[in-house]
Amino acid sequence: MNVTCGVTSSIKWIKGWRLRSGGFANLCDHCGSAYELSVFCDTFHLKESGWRECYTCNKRLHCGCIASKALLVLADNGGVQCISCIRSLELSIIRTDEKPAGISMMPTSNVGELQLTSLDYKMGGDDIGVKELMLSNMEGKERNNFFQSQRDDANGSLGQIKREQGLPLVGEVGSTTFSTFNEAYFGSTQLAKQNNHKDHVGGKDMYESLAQTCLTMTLGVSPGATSSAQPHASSIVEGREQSRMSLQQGQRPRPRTSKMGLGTAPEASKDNHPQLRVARPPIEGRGRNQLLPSSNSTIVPLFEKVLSASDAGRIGRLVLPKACAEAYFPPISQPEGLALRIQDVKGKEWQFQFRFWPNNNSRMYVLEGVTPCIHSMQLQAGDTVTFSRLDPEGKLVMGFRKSASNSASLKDTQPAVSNAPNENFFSGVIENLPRMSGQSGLQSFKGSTDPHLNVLSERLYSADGDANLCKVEKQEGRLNEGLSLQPLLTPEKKRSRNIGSKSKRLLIDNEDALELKLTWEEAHDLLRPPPRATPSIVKIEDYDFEEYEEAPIFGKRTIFTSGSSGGQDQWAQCDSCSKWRRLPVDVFLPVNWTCSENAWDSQRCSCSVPNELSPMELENLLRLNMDFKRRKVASQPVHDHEPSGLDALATAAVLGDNRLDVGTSLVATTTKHPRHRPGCTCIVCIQPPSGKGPKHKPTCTCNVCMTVKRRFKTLMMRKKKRQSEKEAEVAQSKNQIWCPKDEEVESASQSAMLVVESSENEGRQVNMLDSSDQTKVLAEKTESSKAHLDLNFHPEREDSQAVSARISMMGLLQVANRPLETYLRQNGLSSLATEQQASSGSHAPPQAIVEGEERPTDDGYCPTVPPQAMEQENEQEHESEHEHEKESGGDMSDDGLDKSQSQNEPV
DNA sequence: CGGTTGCATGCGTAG
DNA sequence: TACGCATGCAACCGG
Repeated sequence: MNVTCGVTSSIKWIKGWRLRSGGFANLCDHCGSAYELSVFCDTFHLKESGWRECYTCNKRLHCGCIASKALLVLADNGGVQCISCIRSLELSIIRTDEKPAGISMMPTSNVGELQLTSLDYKMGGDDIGVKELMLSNMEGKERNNFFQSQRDDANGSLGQIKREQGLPLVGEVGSTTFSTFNEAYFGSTQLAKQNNHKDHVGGKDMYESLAQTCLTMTLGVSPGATSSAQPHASSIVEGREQSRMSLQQGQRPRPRTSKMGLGTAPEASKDNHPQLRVARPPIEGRGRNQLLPSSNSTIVPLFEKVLSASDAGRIGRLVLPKACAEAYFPPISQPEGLALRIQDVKGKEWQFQFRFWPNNNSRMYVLEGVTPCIHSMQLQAGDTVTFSRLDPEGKLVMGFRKSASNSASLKDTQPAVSNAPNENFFSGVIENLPRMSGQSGLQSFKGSTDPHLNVLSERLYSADGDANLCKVEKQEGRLNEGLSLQPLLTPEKKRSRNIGSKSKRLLIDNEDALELKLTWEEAHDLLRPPPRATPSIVKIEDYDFEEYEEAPIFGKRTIFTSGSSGGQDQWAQCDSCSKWRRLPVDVFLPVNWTCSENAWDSQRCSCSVPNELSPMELENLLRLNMDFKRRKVASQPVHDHEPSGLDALATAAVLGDNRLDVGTSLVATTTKHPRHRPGCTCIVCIQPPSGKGPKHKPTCTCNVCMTVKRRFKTLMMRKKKRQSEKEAEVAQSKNQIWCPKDEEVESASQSAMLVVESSENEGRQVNMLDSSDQTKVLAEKTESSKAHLDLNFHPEREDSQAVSARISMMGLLQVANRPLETYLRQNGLSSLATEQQASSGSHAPPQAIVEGEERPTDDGYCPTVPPQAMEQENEQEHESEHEHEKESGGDMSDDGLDKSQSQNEPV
């Protein structure tokens, strides 16, 4: 019994959902980042198995400059430019604006669009510099408008849709958020419609309170300005004053509010000086919006708190960072506070009392009644609880993260495969988002004050901690392209001082990151097409693609297996009795599922019925599944630079929902429209926005479809040509001693085998190639890249892009076929090869092919990029290419899932 | 008497 | 020096 990817449909199941409501919901198969393609990006990147191409990690796109992937920005014209190019362009635009107006007011949305989208979703930490520059040109209301715009933008396609429609910007988000807030409900917005009012009194209060707060605090902003927007906005302003800090709680933003006089009632202060008690979004709390895969919602990481002994104690009081409490929780004027409903990662809603104690002249905010929740999560002192908000619902979500030690012990005690993968999902998602958004990470270990993490950190960095600074400085050198990063760097240095301090803030080290990555993978596995959603089948050439109009939803994680007979099964674990039940492969299960709902096996529709599998078989199943996933994950490079969750969050927060990076990357971004301008004729722009244009039918002859078809046709022709060449070669080789003449096939084979082997030998595969091999591989990949189907390419850069070797459907198909193909060829020639080997030691390619059959091929395409490699600064372009190629391996790694699909299914 | 609640104290950090 | 936060501790409450 082999564990499979579960894709059995003859129609490729596309893990991409086209949202009529606006854009796409998707997870990047490359890096796992959740990303959203706004309505403007109503295009799809056809790859072997569907449309997906993460703008975040698509390293292949580059403008020719020496730029790491983190510095790439989708350009207006549909191509990609490096950040320096974009920046210079933006700055010139900004500076030529003699009379700056709020961005939202700008007559041409281009500018705003340019600034917002690029800055918000593509740039790294250095864009804070750009932002500041922009801010410096704006005053008061304009800034607010800017922030409003920004927030609007951050809200995803919604804002963009409205902007595009020419509706007033200011207040839109507020009204939108307001209207949806009360309908808050965890999960899909559909579900949000249920019990909304009665179940979310707290949320309602919160929102209203927030709204009030914002009304009083915002300067010149329309009353409709959303509460959620304002804190962020203000935080950005303050972010200028407050150097960027770690996003951990405790890295206090030092609001420096006006000191409240003794005897001054907080309420009075608030009333008289709203800003005194106004939500001050701690810069650390604001993470970029993240798309919640289950719906069109986005997860907005707010803040997190490392549990102190007191917090985790029996008292049941969780001390909240003041700034966070004031920023993200409803303002409270009475010490009694109010009840807050917060949903945990399991979906259970908890009600806490959010209140404060007068403390000196300040307040001390606490959440009371957290003991049950803490216990439910099995949290201890040192663990971290995270608070996030689901937008647009506005629902508060509480996640958690175990400390390294706790998680380690947890791992030891938990089954390899949990039947409740969603248990950690949100925590995983929330924590992963920032991490994944960052590829390089000068923050990975820096600032970690967690004893456990520091140990590792100290191992990896010089004992004196200079490594951090050096790294930062290096970053500075690379990024300081006309913009001072000092504001960013200083905090880094400061943060390093936190190490060893009393702070218990945690950062995620690589180990955690890997673990979280697994969690993310699990999360990915949970995605299912909406049960009642009928996909429209888009047939392009001979390939069928499912197009969904609704966001994916969470389904119960199941395990797919393929028996020796070829039949496939799906196994699901009962949430009640934990028994595993066999189900048809095409069955979709809700997150919570029990035996009683097993309508497919009348004999096992009760928890009382024993497991169908013997303990041994079950163990084997779980083990295989775990192995399967591990291999899949392992095949993805884990960049040691990836900012740890907290740091990344911090960065994201500091940079205003948008940037993370510091030149580093960043991360998990909710990709926005790549700033195409009116008149742009790129494939992105010519396609009507989601939900607005006619649906593409197989017979559709619109430009987009025609372009797609044309390109696809070209690809298919190339594929056929190659196939015929291969066939010819195989035929020839059967008649002759194998001595490949076709360099391409040769290299392809090597490449495939290399990849396969690399997955088997994680971490050392790259080194296994000698330079010539690498050259071949590169050449091969480049070759296949020429056939890629890229719907977002820059027409003028087609050539360069082709060279940039983007993964193509063709390439994927080819590569996917290679292991088996090579295997067969090898087998067919084994005797010959043996003979030849005996005499000349020949080409017999290294083993490993067999592995290709059993293991998901995706493993094979992800040569792990050594951390060192990722740290290369000032890499030359050709080096970049190498990186890109390596990345391409990574890119393909996930597609391996699809490749395995293609091996399992007739497509 | 044990648990809860509210406040006070002291330490660490940032300005 | 101001501030935030962890925690101590006394007052209060209820069984």
